[in-house]
Amino acid sequence: MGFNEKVWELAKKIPKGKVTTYKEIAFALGSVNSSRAVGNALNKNPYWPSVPCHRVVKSDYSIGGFSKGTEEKIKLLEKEGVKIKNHKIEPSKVICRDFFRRN
DNA sequence: ACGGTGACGCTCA
DNA sequence: TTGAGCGCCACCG
Repeated sequence: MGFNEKVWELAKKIPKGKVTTYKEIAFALGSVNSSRAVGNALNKNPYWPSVPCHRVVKSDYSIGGFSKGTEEKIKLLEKEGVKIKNHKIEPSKVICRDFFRRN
């Protein structure tokens, strides 16, 4: 199982209404500085929508990218109950690396 | 093997 | 506080 597949596995575990960051996923995989590679993996995610990659945002709480466009990503998140103001998500909705360790 | 690419993150001005 | 600059890392030709 390669790095990309591990990323997709973790992303699958993010509950509806919650989000995480590229950085937290990198931490959970034990490769602290690979947040950029995590973004790459999600960009190429072939399992949409089974892998909810729209629930992954940047560590500064801004939206980050999305293959179908940032606006679409925002729509999906708000539809799931994550409020966004000034293109920033609510920090309280972010689950951290420990969540993945225990799951 | 090697260099280019990108849905990132941190630092410093 | 905001943005440019630079480092990072897996993947692919």
